[in-house]
Amino acid sequence: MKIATFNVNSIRAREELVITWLREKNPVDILCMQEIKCESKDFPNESFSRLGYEIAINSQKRYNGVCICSKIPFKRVKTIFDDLILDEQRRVIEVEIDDFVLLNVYAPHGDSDTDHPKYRFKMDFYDALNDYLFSLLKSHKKIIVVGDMNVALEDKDVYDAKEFENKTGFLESEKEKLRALLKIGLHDCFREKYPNKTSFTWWDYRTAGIWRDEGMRIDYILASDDLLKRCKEIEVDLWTRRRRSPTPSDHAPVVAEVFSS
DNA sequence: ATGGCAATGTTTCATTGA
Repeated sequence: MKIATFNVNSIRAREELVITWLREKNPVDILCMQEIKCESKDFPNESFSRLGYEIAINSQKRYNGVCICSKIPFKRVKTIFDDLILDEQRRVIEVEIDDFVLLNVYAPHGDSDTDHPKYRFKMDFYDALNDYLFSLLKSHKKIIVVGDMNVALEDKDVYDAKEFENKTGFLESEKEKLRALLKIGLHDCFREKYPNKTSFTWWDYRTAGIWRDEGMRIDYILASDDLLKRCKEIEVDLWTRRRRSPTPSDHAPVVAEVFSS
């Protein structure tokens, strides 16, 4: 069973590319997308259902929005978390599939200025997510959390650690928040599998960083102990990102091969 | 210290992204 996380930066702008990717390159079983940037009524349902996917969406107009498309039926879908911070914007969706719980997350972008409300919101969002996952792990042992976490953890997760000093997504306080998730029982599957590998998931449009591989690793597949053991392979798929037309997202999908129950 | 590109809708500019 293949699980993918992909910040598509608008599903309407990326529909053709994503569908072509699924049809011709990587027919993943579960596709978790972030920044779909449209209300559910504007989501291209047909294109995905035609390929055999069930669709679960938590989204809003213009910004944010997450969605899970799965060939394996949902046993449960959750879009409301009864948490002021987690529910403030449409950034989280949870489903139950097979024998595990899957969360798809679009963490806030934040700001390098620690006085900026966006910096505070990112910190608060991570704290709320941590609290939520901590309690979830008490009742459910098998959890996968995927998404655009908007934080690179180590120097090898950015193309130039010096350049990223004090930059959004590479602040020590941000790394601490993501590391906190790894302390409550989740694992960074890519890093556990490949302790020394550098593999980016995002490249700046503005500098055309993709062509020099100047990027960051900010998209993750996190798994609890049981699921980490079932993770057979994990990699960044550059197929969508290295074409010029149609315009690709600034992110590339991360794809994990996980053994089913 | 800043821009650069891309998408959205409040649309021919402001906002967001990382």
